Amino acid sequence: MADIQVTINGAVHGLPEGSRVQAAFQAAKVPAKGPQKPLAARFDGELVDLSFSLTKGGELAPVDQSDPAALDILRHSVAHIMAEAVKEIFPEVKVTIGPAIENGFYYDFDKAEPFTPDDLGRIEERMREIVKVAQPFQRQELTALQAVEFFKDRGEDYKVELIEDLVRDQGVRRVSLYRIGDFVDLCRGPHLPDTSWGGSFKLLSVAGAYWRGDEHRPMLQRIYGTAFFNRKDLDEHLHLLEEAKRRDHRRLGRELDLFSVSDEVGGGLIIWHPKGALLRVTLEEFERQEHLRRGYDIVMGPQILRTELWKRSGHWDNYRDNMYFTEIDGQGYGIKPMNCLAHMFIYRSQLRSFRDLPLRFFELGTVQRHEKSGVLHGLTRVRQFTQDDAHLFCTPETLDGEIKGILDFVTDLMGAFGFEFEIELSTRPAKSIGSDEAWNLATTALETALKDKGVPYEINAGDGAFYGPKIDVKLKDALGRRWQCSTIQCDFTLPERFDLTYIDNDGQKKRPVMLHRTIFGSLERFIGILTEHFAGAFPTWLSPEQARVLTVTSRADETAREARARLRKAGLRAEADLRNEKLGYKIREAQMQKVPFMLVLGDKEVENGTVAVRRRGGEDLGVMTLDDFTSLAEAEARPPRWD
RNA sequence: GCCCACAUAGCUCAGCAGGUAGAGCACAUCCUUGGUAAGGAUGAGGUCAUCGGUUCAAGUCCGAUUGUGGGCUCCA
Repeated sequence: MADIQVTINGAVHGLPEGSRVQAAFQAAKVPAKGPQKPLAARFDGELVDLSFSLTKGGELAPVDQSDPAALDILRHSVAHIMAEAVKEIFPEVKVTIGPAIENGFYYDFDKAEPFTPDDLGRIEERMREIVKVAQPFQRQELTALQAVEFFKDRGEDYKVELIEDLVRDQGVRRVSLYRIGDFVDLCRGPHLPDTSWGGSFKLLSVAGAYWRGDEHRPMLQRIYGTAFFNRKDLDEHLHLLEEAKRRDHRRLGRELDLFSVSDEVGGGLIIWHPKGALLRVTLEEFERQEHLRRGYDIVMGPQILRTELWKRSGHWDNYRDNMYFTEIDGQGYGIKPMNCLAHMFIYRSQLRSFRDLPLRFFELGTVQRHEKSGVLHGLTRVRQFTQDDAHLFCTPETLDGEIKGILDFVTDLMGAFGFEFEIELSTRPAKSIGSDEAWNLATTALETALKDKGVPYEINAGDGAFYGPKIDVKLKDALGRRWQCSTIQCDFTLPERFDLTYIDNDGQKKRPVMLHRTIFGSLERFIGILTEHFAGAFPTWLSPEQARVLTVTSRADETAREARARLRKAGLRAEADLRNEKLGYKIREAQMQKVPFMLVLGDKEVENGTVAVRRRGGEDLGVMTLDDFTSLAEAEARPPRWD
C-alpha cells in the first residue's frame, strides 16, 4: 500500500494508506493517558473519530478535553448513551434527535407514556452500566437508500424522515451511522472512542417538545441532561444550577417583599409592593435624568389608540394576535403593544425643519401584549410591562451618528450594573412590511455603525421586527446567563406610512428615518434580571432601604428615631428597628433583607454621639458620627453619572 | 396554545388502606433590656385552588376549570 504524508504537531509522518487516526497518533507519540489523551481529531480542520481511516495525506491534530469542540462531542455521545439505555428499557420508543446544547444535551423520544422521575433513575442506572463496559462507538457509512431501509425495518420513522429530508434538501447520498451496543443511530459524528469517557453525567428533567420545533407536529418526550469530563466540573455545574435557584427573582421578590402576582388579579400582571415600587421608580428616575442629559425629550402617549391607526401601521396585519382591542361609542380602539404611534403624532404636530432634527422622544411607556399563557414567567415574561422606549427621528445623514450614540448609551448603562453583553443583528423576517430598498438601507446603517464602533456581532437572520431590522443586545449576568434587553431598530417604513416629513436645507420635503430603541427593554424584566444578577443585594443607590438603625436596648430608641430623621434629611432611605429583640436577631433580619448599611446604636454610641457601622455582608466599618457616615455613604447612595 | 408535573396556614412543607388537618418560620400577647446572622412561654391562624362526580364518608379516588412550575413554540 502506498504511503501517505500526515503532519502531526508540525512533524511529518509517513503512514500506510488507510491507517487509522489512532495509529497515526501512536506513531507521533501523542499522549495516550492523562488530560492530553485525544478523544477525537481534526483532519485538515474537519472533526473526525479516532477510528477514522486516513486515505490521503494532510494535517492531523489531536482533540483533547481542552479543545473547544470536546465538550460537545462528549455531550452528544452521552446523548447516544442515553438513547441506548432508553431503547433497552423501552424498546417500543422511537428515537428522534439528541444534540449537545449550551450546558448539556437532550434527546427527544416518541413514547406514548411520558417518562416518570423513576424512569429517569432507571435510565441513569443503565447508562452507568453502559459506561462501565466501555462499548466502542462504531461508525458505518451507508447509502441514503440503505439507511432508509435499515431504519424502516426498525420502525424508526423519524430517522427515515430525517434521511429523506437530507437527500431532498441537501442532496446527501451517503450517511453515517454510529453503533454502541445494539443501538444504532443516524449521526454525523464524531463521537468518543468508547462509552467509558462519559462517566460524569446527570439527567436533569423531562419536558415536552414538538418534533422539529413545529407546534403542528407530534409532541415528543425530551430528556435533558448534562455531562462533563470529570466529577468536579459536573458538581460545579450542578452547584451553579442550585445557585440560580437560590437567586430566582420570583423567590427573592417575595422574600424581599418587592412584588407579587395573584391568580385572582390575573397571570402576567405584576403587583409592585412598596419596596419594589421604590426600586423601580429609582431606576426610572435615573433613566429620565440620563435621557435628559443626552438630549432626549420626555413624552407620554395614551394607552389606547384607534384601531385604524394600528391598521395603518401594520400592527393589525402583523401583530393583531398579540393585541387587546376594545370599543368605545362604536369606535374600535387597540391597547398599545408599542409606543411608536403617539411619538409619530408628536412629530407630526408641527412642520419640522432639518434644523429640528434629530428629535429624540423618550417615554416610560406601559404596553400590553397578549402573551400565550404558557410563556408567562415572573417578571421576565409578563402581559403588561413598561418599556424605556424612545423614538429618534433624524435625517439619513445623521442616522449613523444617532445609532452610535445609542450604542454608547447602552454601553454606559449596562456598565453601570456590571453587565457584559453580546450583540446580534437581526435581519428581515418572513412577515414584514416595506420595500427591499428600505430594508437594505436600514440593515446597512445598523451594520456600518457596529463595524465602525468595532463591536463584534453575529447575524440573526430573519429575526427582525416586522417594520425593520434590529440590533439586539444580550446581556450576561453574574451566572453567565444571557438576556435580551436593549434593542435598536431602524425603520424607514413607518415614517412612510404616516407621511412624516421635514424641510431640508434645499427647501424640499424629505422623509426622516425613525429609530426605535430600548435600553433596559422592559423595566419588569430588567428588575428581574438585576435581582438575580445581584442575588437581591442591589447596589446601595438602588436598594429600597439603604440604611437601618438597630438599637441594642430600648434606651437608644429616642436617639435612633433622631438618627433616622437625620439620615432621611441627608437623602438616604433609612429605617429604624426598635423592636424588643436582641441585636443578633435584628442583624440577621437586616442581613436577609440585604440592607447595605446597619447602624448599631447602644449605650456607648448614644453617650458618644456615634453609631457602629456594619456593611451588608459583615464588614465592620467601625464607630463614627452620623455625619461621617452620611459622607461615607453618599457616593454609593447616588446613581452613577457620566460627566 | 401544546406536553408533563404540581396546587394543604402569610412562607417552606408533612399528612394519603378514603374516616371531618399538622410542623418549622413569620404573626399576636406576655416575660426577657440582651452588643454584630434566630432568647423564652403562650396563643391566634386553614370552607386542604374552584366546580362537579364516585362513596355511608373525599384534602386523599375520578373528571373539568383556573393558576403555578419545567420545557416546546413565541418573545421586551
